[in-house]
Amino acid sequence: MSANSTISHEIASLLRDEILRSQYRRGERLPSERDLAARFNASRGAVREALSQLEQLGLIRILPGGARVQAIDAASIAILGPLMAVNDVPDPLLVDQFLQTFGALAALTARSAINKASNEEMRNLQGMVERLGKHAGDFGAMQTQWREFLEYLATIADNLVVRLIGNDLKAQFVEQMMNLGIRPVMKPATIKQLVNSLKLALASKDAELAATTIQMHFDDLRTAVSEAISLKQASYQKQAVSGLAGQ
Amino acid sequence: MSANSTISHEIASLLRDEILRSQYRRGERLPSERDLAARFNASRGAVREALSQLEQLGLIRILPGGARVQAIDAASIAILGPLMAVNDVPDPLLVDQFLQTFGALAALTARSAINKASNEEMRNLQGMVERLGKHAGDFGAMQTQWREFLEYLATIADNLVVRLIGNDLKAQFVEQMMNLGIRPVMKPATIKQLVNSLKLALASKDAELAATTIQMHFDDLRTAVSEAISLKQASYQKQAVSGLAGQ
DNA sequence: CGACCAATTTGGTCAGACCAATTCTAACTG
DNA sequence: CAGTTAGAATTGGTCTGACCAAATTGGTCG
Repeated sequence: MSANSTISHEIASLLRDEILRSQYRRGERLPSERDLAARFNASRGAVREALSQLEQLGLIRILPGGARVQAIDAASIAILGPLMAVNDVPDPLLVDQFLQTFGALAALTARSAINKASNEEMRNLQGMVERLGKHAGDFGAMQTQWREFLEYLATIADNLVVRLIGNDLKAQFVEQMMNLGIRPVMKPATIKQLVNSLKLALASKDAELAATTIQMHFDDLRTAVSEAISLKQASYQKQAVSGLAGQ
Repeated sequence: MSANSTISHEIASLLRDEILRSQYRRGERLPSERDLAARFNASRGAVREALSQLEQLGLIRILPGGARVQAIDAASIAILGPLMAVNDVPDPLLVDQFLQTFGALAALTARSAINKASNEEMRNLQGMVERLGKHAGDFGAMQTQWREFLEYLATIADNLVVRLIGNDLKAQFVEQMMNLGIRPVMKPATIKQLVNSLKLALASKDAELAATTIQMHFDDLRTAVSEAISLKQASYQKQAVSGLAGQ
């Protein structure tokens, strides 16, 4: 992911993970730049660049006397991705909070979008929902369509704040889930219901209904993802056990 | 704001503002590290650290051949604060989007919090709302109490994702508003209503009502802040005019 | 006009040095 | 023995100058 091939990025990545794995207590002093340079077999400059990045992430505070580790919950959202990836299976609670938050923002976006949408944009939206319904069976296609739909809503709503948050969250989350091979399974009936509800909301230009619908869809998604993670967890444990047995 | 006294931070800050002021077109190449070093009368190392930070903010992409400016809406939320501060008066639209988003997240927080709260926590919440009602007249005290209330809700809800976003948003926004001396004025009647609604929601443990109430309060706040900014805008223009006349 | 090659520029990295401020240590004092 | 304090060692901040590989650029040639 953050393998920008640069040494400084690699150092930053390693230190970041160590901090996220709580290998340093909060407030504790990080090893000195010189020590880190020695450890990573790099120059002090490279280490300083890495620390500079970690500071921007809010993970550490650099001040004369030493760099100190900050509390994780005082950092920037940009650490969420790495935080989910430190373990082999993402923390289900974290993922759940993620989807909950994403859902709330998506709902907000839908509300604004429908309130602001021009007639043409409304027609486009209806077309997209229509297509969404046709791909209800195929998960991959559905996923793509759905994302495009949300994306278009975001374009219409044109809320920079939400968009920036969305950038970070999407970059942190979706990619991570994909990498880990977690695929939520949703019942066709649920999807049908979603599509119908959206159609209705668009037809009557009911922003509130659209918001609630999307909110609900994300709630469904939460349980689906939760189950998918449990599965993954189980398979991973089995794998770990057989791995041990094999030795 | 980000005056960490370090040269590299200052350079980063200056370049950041220049980029936010769109002095570079998207995709355009930034001056080379050596040129920047010459311009800022600094060493290349300092410049590299600065660029490293800007890259973390998502404002630029550094790659062999040159550092290129990215689209603002592809950056991290951490740029919102600076983005509001580049002009003498913050962009009203941006502020509005900010509050809208913040409101949605606060509502989400309230919903979760009330659903999860223990009896003791509920009692504490009720006490806080009670006190909130008593300070309805004094803006400063009210503001503090209100913030504590939201903070406590966040503690109960215990959603790391929202908390991280909140960190960034608060750091970016509240401080900025304060610095610029923008004070929204809310009618006592509105506040009374807010408090009563909250009391009711807490008494009946109605998460949905609490969420809607907070959402509404933020909507009120939006109009109030909007007016406050208009005022500021007017006074600033007058000041600018008299400043010109004085020369 | 387009393809191709060489000179230049650019980022990535390193080594070694100096300063000011902090932190640590140990001697000193009441 | 506790508390203070002066000095030594450490730490971050910055600079200079150097080298490499990849990318950009500019000119040349077909």
